[in-house]
Amino acid sequence: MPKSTALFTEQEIRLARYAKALSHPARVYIMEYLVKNANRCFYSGTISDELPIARSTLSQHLSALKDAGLIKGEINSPFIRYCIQQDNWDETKQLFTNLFV
Amino acid sequence: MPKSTALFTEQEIRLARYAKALSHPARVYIMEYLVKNANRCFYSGTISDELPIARSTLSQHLSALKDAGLIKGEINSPFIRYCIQQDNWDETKQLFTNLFV
DNA sequence: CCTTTGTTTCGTTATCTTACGAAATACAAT
DNA sequence: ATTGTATTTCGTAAGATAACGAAACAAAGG
Repeated sequence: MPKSTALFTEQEIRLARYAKALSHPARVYIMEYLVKNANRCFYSGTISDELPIARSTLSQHLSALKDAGLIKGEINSPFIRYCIQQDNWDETKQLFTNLFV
Repeated sequence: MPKSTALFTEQEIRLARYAKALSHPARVYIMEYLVKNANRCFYSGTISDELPIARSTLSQHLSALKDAGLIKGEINSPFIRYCIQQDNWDETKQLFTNLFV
């Protein structure tokens, strides 16, 4: 009985990628923070003071969100201003909304 | 400069857990399948034939969804009938909806 | 009781994740 | 030129994840 070689759809892959980006409380916290604040941007240090993790660990989580495309970082040395990546965030909402029917 | 020892909220932790459960295309596929089919139940073999992964790997993914509380399995030997766990699925929707504002 | 069937568990391997402190970077101000 | 500040990258370690095939299991049917 041959098993289907069909791969997953692009949408399933993208949804899984966004879900993975949100699969740690710190990253959920960050996206919450961005959504709640009208400007939808923040500096790493601002959030670091509120989280029970090392700064280097926070940096890793920021990279994960950036790699997934949910945020982008604009250098404004010595600060880095992180902002929501609205197009991908909108896509995330859309993909989840579709899943939820 | 003392760092806050505040932990994450229960909601952040729960949302992250549900997101993690959805962080693989196969698991997204399974939940899609459940949502699309009115009865919201299925047998492991049905879905196995459509996925490009080994049965044992599918079993692992089913365990992950079960551990996260998104599905439950009712033994109906030699079949196992997997069904959506509606209360937790509703909570998942609610938590994501809150995040999306 | 033996076999078949659908499914899980086991054993294994490779890779990814999370975490931390230390060191590096990059600019501003002294 | 040196110092200070904000942040990242590096190095490392522990643990989780995803994948497979082989073996185990549990009930039904012969």
